[in-house]
Amino acid sequence: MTDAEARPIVTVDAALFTLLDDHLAVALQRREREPFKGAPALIGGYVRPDEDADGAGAMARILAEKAGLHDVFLEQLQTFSGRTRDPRGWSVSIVYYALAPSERLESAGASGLELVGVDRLPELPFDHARIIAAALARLQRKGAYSNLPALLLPAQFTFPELKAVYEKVLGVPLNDSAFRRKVTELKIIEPVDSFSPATAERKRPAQLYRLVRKGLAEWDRTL
Amino acid sequence: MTDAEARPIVTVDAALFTLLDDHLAVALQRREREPFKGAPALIGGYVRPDEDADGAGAMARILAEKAGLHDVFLEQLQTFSGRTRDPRGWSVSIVYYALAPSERLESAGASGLELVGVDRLPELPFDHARIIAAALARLQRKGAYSNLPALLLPAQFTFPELKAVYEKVLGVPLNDSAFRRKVTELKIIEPVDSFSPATAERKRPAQLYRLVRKGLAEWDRTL
DNA sequence: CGAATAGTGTCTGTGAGACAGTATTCT
DNA sequence: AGAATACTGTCTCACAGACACTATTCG
Repeated sequence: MTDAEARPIVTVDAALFTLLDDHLAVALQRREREPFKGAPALIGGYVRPDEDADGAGAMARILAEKAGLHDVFLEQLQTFSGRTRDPRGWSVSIVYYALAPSERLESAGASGLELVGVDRLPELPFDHARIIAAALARLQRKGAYSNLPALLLPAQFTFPELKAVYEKVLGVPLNDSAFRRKVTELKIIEPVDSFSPATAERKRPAQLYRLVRKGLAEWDRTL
Repeated sequence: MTDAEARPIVTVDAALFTLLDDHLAVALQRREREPFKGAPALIGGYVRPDEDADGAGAMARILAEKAGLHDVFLEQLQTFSGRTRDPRGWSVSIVYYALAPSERLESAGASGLELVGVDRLPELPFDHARIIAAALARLQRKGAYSNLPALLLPAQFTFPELKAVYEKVLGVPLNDSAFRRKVTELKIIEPVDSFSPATAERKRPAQLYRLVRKGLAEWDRTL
């Protein structure tokens, strides 16, 4: 056995979520190389020990290189490893989940990102279906007591939009006044000095808000 | 650069917790080899692609080989990776946390396990201090809505013992009757047909219980 | 003006904390 | 008997859900 065979392959993959016309979607990318060349899969790639400081650094580099994305919210999900998950051999994939408003991904459209609704997923290579399922479960669980769902929205949003994205992520309808009460008491958002215009969807203007904290915020109570 | 240098080192490590006379403790083991030979550290070792099916398999093998432990509760915590955490070079450590009643570890005492109270930890090599902190945080968070703390107890235990271990793990005093109510309603435990004898600690006998589910059980409400 | 959505106020029920009080067993 | 711990019952308060109600804007 050569030394190379004694060490597993190490990659990073991203379960990148966004909101595509009111539905939760994952960003997939057609694979440029074998194995599974041409098949849509999670955005991922090899860790480069000479370039990357750590796993999160590798993930950030790959998101930038392969999808033109910078500064998206990124958190480690879990590591998937084993002999059979990759035909190239024993492999380790450190998986991150990422959240971004769809606006951030449109410019990346040229990079060949395909946004696919989470209940319209195609057959996926490797264990990517399992990975997405695990990421969704995490998002759903942690979304109940954090601002994770709000990270799918643009910088400014209305109260009804916030409620809608929580309902999409958690998969349950929420009580309007209770949601308002809790969000207000927890000081998650703050009003900005403007209103959203009325649209076909929205029959009257609504107050615009922004997150008080840019990144992840967690609390004890559930929303 | 050789091929070996292009691939990170891949190891697994265990944050193995137990209850040592009413205090939460971590199992450490003196390192047999460089780096940090002789220093107490987490139980861990290289993944062996030829032997191990996956990361959890590697962790189970190492716990068996190095500490004589079989069938302890094991769950992946998080992966720590990077250029600087190991002097041997860019490394990946898939970290698991494990829970076992101290009885299970006594026989392993011959294997050179040292059980150290979590607030009496020595200086630790690598990023093992950070790892233990992360594992503790996970245990504390997840312990509030799962039977994790109960997995530190022997197969049979009394209600006051169950309450005590939850208090130790969560770090807060719990209301006695509320705890009883919730545990009963959630059907977490069931009585066995015997009583614990009175001891110096326990002035009168108490009903013995066992977990309804052997492994991890989670629920929505908090205890 | 009517329709539709944004936003507020109030009632009620559930469940958690507090704590008094009972039961049991040992010295 | 008295002390200590195991265990139970009850009161109260906070909070979440339900829902009625008001406000605002557009067509």
